[in-house]
Amino acid sequence: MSRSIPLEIIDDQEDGRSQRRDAIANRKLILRTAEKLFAERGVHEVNMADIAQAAGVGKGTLYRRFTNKAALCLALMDAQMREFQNTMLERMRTMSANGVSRLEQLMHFLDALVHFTDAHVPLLCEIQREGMVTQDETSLQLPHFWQYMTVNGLLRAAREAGEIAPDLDVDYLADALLAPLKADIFRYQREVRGFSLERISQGLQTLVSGLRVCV
Amino acid sequence: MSRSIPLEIIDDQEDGRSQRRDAIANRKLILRTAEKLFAERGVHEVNMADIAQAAGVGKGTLYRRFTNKAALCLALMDAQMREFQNTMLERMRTMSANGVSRLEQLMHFLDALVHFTDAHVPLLCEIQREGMVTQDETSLQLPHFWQYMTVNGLLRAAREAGEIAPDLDVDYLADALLAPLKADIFRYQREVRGFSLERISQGLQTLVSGLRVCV
DNA sequence: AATCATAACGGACTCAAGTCCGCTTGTCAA
DNA sequence: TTGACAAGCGGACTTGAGTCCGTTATGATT
Repeated sequence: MSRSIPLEIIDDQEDGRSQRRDAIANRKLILRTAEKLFAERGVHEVNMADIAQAAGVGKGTLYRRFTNKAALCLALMDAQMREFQNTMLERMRTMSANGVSRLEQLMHFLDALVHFTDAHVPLLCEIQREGMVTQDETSLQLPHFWQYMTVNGLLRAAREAGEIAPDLDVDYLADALLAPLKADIFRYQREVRGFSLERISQGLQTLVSGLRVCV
Repeated sequence: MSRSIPLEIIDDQEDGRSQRRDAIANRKLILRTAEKLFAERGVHEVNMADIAQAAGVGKGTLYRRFTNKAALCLALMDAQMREFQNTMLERMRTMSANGVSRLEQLMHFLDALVHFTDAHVPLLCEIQREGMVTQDETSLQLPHFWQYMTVNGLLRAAREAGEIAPDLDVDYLADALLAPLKADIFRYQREVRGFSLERISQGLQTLVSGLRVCV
């Protein structure tokens, strides 16, 4: 697999060193506190003032550590996010080695992403709240960017391998396939429409299958 | 065309009669004022207080006429929305009469929707701001609901006509095909990715084509 | 025309996100 | 050890959405 995905999620300021001890301590304290409150009352029901107070810290401090609620939520998912990425990269490497087609890899990726999204809807909703265009905070885009690059890369590879027609608009299709996985749409499908994970995954597979060259 | 789409967008309180003169007058006044301010400064840059003040009306009045900014924006699009719906229904009737396939009708509908969406992105962003689940205000869902029913209906008809495989999950696919047309995603594709309307439309056609039964 | 129930009005108020800025403290170099 | 200063801290403040409620206007009834 020649395609390289050089993206790492860069957390707020994670130089490691050059951070003052109290800053690092507060960061962890805030994360732990937020995690606890979110678990108790739900992400949406907890506001920033609550978190600051529960952590015994000023609002200014809270906002110095995390630009906004979205950034805080992203930081809370960081570990699992990295793990997901690494697992996926690993699996795709294995699949490639075993001659699994690119489209099948894509389907596998989307299926995994469906489960990952489901497991983190509340946080993801908060992270994506402000929409994609307004969001200046570049790091908030990174998760989506990584997903996009992955799907895009797999489609490109599929195209080169002749699995899909050579004139397909890979750049657009990657976006379109990921659109139903945006947190609020996904949540709507789950909660209002009552779709199961399998059903959603299956539906996405259908769309991917449709790209396959008709033999 | 046997499928019926009984939905009409019900505006805030549009019984017509049984509305006090001052209420009606204020409603129009507010709409005109908002339209003007939005045109001058952009939807996002104008806040509710601005509108109330410019209209020479209290905030309470503003909120009595329109539940929130989203409802106000929806009301501003109402006429064009209805026109779009009617035009579409009309065209689809014509196409059906001329033996145009359901999938082709669907493609036509999506193409038109792409242009419609593009023409109204700022208002649509505001309308869809709160996400789909939180949104209690049922009427705000109506536009999306109508679009969903249309796509869903066309897919069903296509399935019955044997244009697509009989086991496809029409309910899910309708949602998935509309997902990239949600205002914020659409706006991202247009403004950040720089996709042209033709390109987006083309991409959606590709996805629809993929559903077609391989002969 | 006067009465009155009811809807409409206005603006002060609440609530949450995010900013500002004067004070404090950890770090590093002398 | 000390002292300067960048970084961190806290909480008052700003901003905008949306609510509440006492006052006022409308129009149906008599």
